[in-house]
Amino acid sequence: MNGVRWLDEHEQRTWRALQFMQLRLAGRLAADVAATSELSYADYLVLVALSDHPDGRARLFELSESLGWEKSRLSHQVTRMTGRGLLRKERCDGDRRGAFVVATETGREAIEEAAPHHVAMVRRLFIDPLTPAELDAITSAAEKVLAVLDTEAADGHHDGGRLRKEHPNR
Amino acid sequence: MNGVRWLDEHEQRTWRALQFMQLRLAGRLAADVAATSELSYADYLVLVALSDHPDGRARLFELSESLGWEKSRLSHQVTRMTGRGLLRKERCDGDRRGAFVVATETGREAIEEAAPHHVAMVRRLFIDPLTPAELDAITSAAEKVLAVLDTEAADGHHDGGRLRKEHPNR
DNA sequence: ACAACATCGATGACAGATCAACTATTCCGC
DNA sequence: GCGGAATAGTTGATCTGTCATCGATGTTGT
Repeated sequence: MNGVRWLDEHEQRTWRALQFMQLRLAGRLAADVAATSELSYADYLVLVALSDHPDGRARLFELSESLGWEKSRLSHQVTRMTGRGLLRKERCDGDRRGAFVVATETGREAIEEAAPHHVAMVRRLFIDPLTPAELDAITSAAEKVLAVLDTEAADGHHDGGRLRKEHPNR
Repeated sequence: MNGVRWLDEHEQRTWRALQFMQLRLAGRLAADVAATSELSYADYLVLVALSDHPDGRARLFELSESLGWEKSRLSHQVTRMTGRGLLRKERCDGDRRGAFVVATETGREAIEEAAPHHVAMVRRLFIDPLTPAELDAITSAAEKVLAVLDTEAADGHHDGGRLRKEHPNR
């Protein structure tokens, strides 16, 4: 037997449409944030994640979880944003390894200025064109996929016992 | 009036779940391709796009369209891949500006080795966990969003006549 | 035929992301 | 409490993506 179940045309169409939507939508939103504020999209996301936290303070590792970013990426990003006066680090009593991140006044102003336009954009490009049923389907689908990814991570991902290269492909 | 229609909880959940799914799914697939082949995910995508073309040859601008990448990105990527022996450029009679890209034997072997595993992964993480209704909803939703993005691009994007900064935020 | 303009692709400079250490601290078992 | 493991965060090297620009060719209008 061949063993590979390729995607049929219908499945391909779904997969590709999703990939393309994501690519173009993120690109558009990023360009838009950059064009209408002094923030990059990454800056924007960090500030939003921060403002979701009560007190507007958060540990770096918390942010990295809520953003889904690697700690190193976040660390570099925060360093840059601190340099540009958008964020401030505060030392963390009770865990001397750690640090809190807080938005500066400048940072808060920037996010408050950028957010309305961005939200309007998300609405116009994503929420409004879709039916409630489509939105619900997306929610449940996305949550299912995330659940699969999580259980895999827990198990230690069995890839079916297939080839495993340690290959440093650089 | 305030004028900003923020996302309600339900809408936020949808939007965030989608963003997170995309982030984690792409991350997982990329890591997987890198781990089981000598290809990066970008390499993989280029080779797939190429093999979708009859003859396995394509102009750079065609590839850049089917991938949704900027021409510059593709150019750099192709240069790197050429350097690693995965691709070859062929000169283009009939338009002396242009060039064709072809996969080398090495490139073809790499993609043929990587594809089955990748497809299995897409199935396991995305297609299989979802119901046909969910998949259909995603297809139609994605295509609607893409349609909006396209008509906007055609019109010249009216952002509602809002502030427009030329701000080079670097 | 020719000027004006558009398209193809490459390039170099730079911003951002990833990866692999590394330091400092905390947690845990005994 | 002590030693080893885990966790928080940083850092520097390297790779990738983006932006502006350029040279070369093609296309169009007159």
